[in-house]
Amino acid sequence: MPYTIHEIKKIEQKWQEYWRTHKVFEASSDTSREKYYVLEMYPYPSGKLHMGHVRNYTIGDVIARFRRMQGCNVLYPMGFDSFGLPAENAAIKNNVHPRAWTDQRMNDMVAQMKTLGLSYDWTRFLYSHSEEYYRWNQWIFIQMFKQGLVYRKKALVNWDPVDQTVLANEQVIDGKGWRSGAEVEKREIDQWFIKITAFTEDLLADLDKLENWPERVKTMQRNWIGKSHGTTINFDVLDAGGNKIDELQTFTTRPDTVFGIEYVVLAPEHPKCREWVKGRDHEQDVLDFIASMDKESLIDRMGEGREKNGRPLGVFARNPVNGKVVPLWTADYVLMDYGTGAVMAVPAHDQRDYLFAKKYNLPISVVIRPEDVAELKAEDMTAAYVEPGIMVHSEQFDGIGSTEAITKISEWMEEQGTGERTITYRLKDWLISRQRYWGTPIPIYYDNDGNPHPVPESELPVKLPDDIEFGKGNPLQTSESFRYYTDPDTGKQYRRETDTMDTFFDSSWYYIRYTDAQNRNEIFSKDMANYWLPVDQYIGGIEHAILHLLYSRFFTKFFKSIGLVETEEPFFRLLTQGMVLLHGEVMSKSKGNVVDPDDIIKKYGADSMRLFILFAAPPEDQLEWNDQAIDGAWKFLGRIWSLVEKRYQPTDEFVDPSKFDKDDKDIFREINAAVKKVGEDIQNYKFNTAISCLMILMNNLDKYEVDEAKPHKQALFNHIAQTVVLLLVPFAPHMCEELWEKLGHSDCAALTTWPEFDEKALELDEVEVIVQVNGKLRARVTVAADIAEDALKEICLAQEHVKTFVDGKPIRRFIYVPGKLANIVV
RNA sequence: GGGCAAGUGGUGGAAUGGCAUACACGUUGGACUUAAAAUCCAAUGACCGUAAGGUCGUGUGGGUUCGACUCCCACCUUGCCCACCA
Repeated sequence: MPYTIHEIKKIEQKWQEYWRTHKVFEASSDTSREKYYVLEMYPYPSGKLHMGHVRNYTIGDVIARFRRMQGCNVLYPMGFDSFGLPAENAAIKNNVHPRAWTDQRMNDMVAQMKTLGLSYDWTRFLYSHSEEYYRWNQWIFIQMFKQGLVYRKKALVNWDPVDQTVLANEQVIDGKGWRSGAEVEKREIDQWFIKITAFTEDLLADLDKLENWPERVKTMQRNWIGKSHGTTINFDVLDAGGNKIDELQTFTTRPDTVFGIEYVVLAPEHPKCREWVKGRDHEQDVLDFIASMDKESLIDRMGEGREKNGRPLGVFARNPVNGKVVPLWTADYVLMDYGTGAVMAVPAHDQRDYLFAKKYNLPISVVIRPEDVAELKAEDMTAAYVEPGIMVHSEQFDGIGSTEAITKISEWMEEQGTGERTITYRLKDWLISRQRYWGTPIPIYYDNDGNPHPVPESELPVKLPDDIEFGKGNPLQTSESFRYYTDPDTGKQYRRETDTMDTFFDSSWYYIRYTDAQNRNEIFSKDMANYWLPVDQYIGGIEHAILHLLYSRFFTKFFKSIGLVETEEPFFRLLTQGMVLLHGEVMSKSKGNVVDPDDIIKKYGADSMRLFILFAAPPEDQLEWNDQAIDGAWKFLGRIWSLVEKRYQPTDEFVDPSKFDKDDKDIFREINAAVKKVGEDIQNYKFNTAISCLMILMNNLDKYEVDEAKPHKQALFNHIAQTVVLLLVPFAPHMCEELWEKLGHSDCAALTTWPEFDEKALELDEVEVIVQVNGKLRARVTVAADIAEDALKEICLAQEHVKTFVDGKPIRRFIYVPGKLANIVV
């Protein structure tokens, strides 16, 4: 049978069918076995698999197949993150139901996945929009509600005044609604928040325990949490006549600069702005300024280097450390949701304050000088001096270092009662309300006083209704059947919450549902969750490094806190795979540079595509797609195919090392070394070198000659061919099943035990030693592996070529790295 | 601005203190063929040399070391993430 694409297609279908009917990849619930849980981030049903998916899943499949052959009980499931905006947009555009649109795409993608030969346990298939899944979203929400971890708060949304609907950020294009083209407005509405900040310290501290996560992902999470140590300072607020009217707190990480405060500035959204200007001269001016801020999106307003704008409030603050009275301002560069929403401004030592002071002609006073400058003058400065230095004009703190002053001043302020050391985080609570249809309905109803109550758990799921209209405000509000909740006991009707949940909620716990995906009575059984968790190997794109992984970690910690799971962290080991590029650019539909996996499978089959993807680059690196290079993978598989077809002969002989000649020994050592290396490389994600090792072995096996007079050689050949086939199973599973069968086996290669290697067979009698003179290669000698250093030295010095370079000069040193290298220093 | 990652032949990459460029793609030459494809064999960093062989060579400059792609310092370039976070 020749190695043609026609044959390959038949073989791939044959074994996919075999695996399915023999339930080869179904995970066992036998908790006494050693488990291994491999998971890829479940995809959004976008319609078609792209090469990034193929790469992601191929990597996972190699790991799953490897662990299975090592004897582990492997859980390797797949599902879909199937709620979300695109389905709803498509519904509006094409007048189809989001469910129909989504189901169609899911089915198409599952069919594609099956052609890749991925070893998923399809009995655990799940998707977010099934009632059996999202009912547990609602259940979790209610548990959080009971624990006081959800609350309502006003928050700004993008409002399209023509379509009468809330827009997601990505639906706002140049400040206009994506469909109506109308100018988008900001509106404040009540929305649901989850108190992820209740777990901030755990989320931060436990990053240190994640030894098998990439450092950069942990760094990104740390930065996102953004812990900073500083001081909260209390100011009295005075009117123009010097009468105290209120108090204000600011947060700073630079208490060493407090003697340089020249003004205090509030975020425009700060409620005190409106309060304090009421009835004063500047009132209208300030209110207009605040209103202009609302129009601008936060993204437009923020950004380093942007010109800063502000207005004086006409009231003043008294600096508690020196009694100095400074003006209060509001400015666009201050953020309401960080610190206290108010900042003490020190133009001399903060670049933002410096630029602002220059623009509005505010004074600048220096309180820290560089160590090598006797006096730093404000008028000489062209930028703020932000480095550490020596304290000046700071009363009793003059002369000490500014770093030391941070501690000294904050201690002193605490004693005086004028300030307090505080810790501030960048991490904010998670806004989960979406004024959307295609998501999990928030299981809440409101009593006549407007107080929220959770829907009783027995009433779950709160199902998505079908009698909805799109493009007329929040879709769930258009549903007659949904809008009102009827109390099952009293028959009274109440208004339902019509917002749905952020889809990040769905993806924050799906990996636990897989452990017991068909459970209809509870979210999952604790036994199953505790057996399978944590996920041993999680694989996905770096784009999820922050939000998805942080939310998942939060859910796991929440589940632990209510006794549902024992693990503190969901993902033991994380691999972030690199992107697939074509001509140095990310493949995308808009650029028209997409390589369709279906086309590659048609031409080469799944095995060649998988092998190329794994061989072309290490998994974490970017991968440059190359239509030509895939020929190499095809050729390699073809050579193994014909090697087995042409040269495998059943024999009654055994592999007998006592009969080995040098060729036998060499190839036997090589196969043992390959078993060792391929196993190690797979565990270290070095699939490319694992494959190259198999290619080298294959090249040598091709040259290895059997001899009818020495029948043990055929036995050795058979042994090596079998081992190569097994080592290749994770990479090219279909062809290996076929070859395994050709090699006379009736069992399934995918469930065969991974080969073991013989440590003794790796030992060498003779080694080649590199001989250097002054670090430069001059000769190589073959010597006994256990040669003594003195004996080796003599051999080295006797080499003609070495003699020329030593040239009678005295030998200063002789360095011998056993079995590898000798260096003669003259 | 901050953080992280990377920089090696014509190309993807290998080597993480010890033979730089494994393996593969491509290219060139050869075998097979009426021919082509497929397949197989050989060559393939640059320069000098008929050859043996030599010199140079892993972004740039310095350092440590018997020995540096690898470690240290400074810089350049590219990519990614965060970014007016007080």
